[in-house]
Amino acid sequence: MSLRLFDTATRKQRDFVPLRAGAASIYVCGATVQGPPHLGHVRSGLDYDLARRWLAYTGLDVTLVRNVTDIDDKILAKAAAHGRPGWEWAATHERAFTAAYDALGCLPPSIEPRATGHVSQMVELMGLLIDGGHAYTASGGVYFDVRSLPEYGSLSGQRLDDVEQGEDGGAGKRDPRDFALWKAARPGEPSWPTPWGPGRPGWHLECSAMATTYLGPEFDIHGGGIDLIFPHHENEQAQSHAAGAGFARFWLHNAWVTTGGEKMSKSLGNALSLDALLHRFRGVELRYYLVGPHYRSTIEYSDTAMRESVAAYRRIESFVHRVRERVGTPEPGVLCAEFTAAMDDDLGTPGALAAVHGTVREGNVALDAGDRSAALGAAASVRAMTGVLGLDPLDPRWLAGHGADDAATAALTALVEGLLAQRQEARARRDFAAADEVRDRLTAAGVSVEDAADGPTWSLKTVSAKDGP
RNA sequence: GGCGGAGUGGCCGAGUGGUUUAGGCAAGGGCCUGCAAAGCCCUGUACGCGGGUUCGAUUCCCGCCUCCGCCUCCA
Repeated sequence: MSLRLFDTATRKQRDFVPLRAGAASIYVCGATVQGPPHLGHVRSGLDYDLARRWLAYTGLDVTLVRNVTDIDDKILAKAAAHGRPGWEWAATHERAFTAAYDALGCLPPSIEPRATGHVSQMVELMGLLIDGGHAYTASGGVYFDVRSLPEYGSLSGQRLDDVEQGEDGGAGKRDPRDFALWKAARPGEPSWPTPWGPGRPGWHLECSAMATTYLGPEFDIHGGGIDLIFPHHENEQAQSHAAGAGFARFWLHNAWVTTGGEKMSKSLGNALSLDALLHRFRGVELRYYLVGPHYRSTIEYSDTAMRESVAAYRRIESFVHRVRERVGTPEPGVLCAEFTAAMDDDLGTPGALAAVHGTVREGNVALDAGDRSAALGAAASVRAMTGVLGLDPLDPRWLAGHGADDAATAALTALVEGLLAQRQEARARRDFAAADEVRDRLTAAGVSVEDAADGPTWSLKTVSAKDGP
């Protein structure tokens, strides 16, 4: 039993065998930092974070490269429209993306190379392509000659003759579908010198140069959103293969988050700003929502579904917290076989989550039966499984509101527990009206109380619980 | 025009040629509780339409309808 991944290039699942024993290398197309991140952007980061975590769990030393495209027509245009320098615009939004990935619990990549920092490698790659007869200069730019590479189109399944048209610009292109490796310098825009004239990099060239710089000419996995298959990934592969690099052995593509049946995009004005969502839901709840469906399934965002995810996650979370309070803190234990099998099947997070819920149920049964060791074992397993998914309720990053230890929190905790003690006294003398009044007030204040056999426990209803549509 | 994805029970969302259920949420009934909450148990007889193959198809084949994505920047 081992990991199988769906490879876009071959359109089927294949056994994942790493290029180098004991290690795995992943390159993911990160964002063009032209604006603030939305839920769809973060889904992409999250899906490869999941792949990375699972590969690491199976014992591989994973190198994850996620680039930042910080030089691009749109960045320059938007910066200019706001009267700001392009580099400042890019840096500002790069920070926003970093914060967004972090808020959803994505581990930092091994490295986040910026396009502007890798121009020398791009120039070197262009030199190879020109020398090899795969690229040529025209109108101050450098273009890739798609006709020079018979395999062009193989990744996306396109036949060159059926491709509608290529990108604009570049008088003197040999074929309209030839794409720019390098764009001629324009007044007022940043440029770098090259043997073929000053200018700036084309989008596709950047990724080829950065991927091979950090992962070598051949590496295990290249990922990105499905929209990147053509032309971006097709072009990346073409450049790299033409330059003699083996490049990616697996191509993974994540599906969209849509709203109103349409892909999110700024031009449609339907993008779900991550910042706004984080005011309504905890990061871990958003993460659960995104982990629920398979990474190759489109997610049609709805508040209803989002709230269902919140409820589902709380079921897991409350089980783990109950065990911690009544039995003791569980340390991450073993994964159940169903979970492992699901993850090995092309990162089948829906099945993995089903395994988690099954274990939660078993643990709840054990807890009800007073079987402390079975409950602890189930919680340990749940921690291990949710840990792989980045959803461990006891991970310090998700623990806020569940026993943080600063002085203010300690004082509030003492306050709540004092009120609960009063309520217990009232219950002891069977003054249920007084007891219920205390509970009602706590409930109104956002504190939910549960009576267990060995005494009451309480927890905070955090922001999303009280948030309406 | 070319390439690709999708239509599953009230909702989200997996999956498979057939005795038996994905999982969650919501709903109804029950247990537990002083009452709740949480938890546990039970219930609901779903697979876009029309053909075909088959002993048997939601699951394979053909056709059709609808929706979506890519072919220009895009996670």
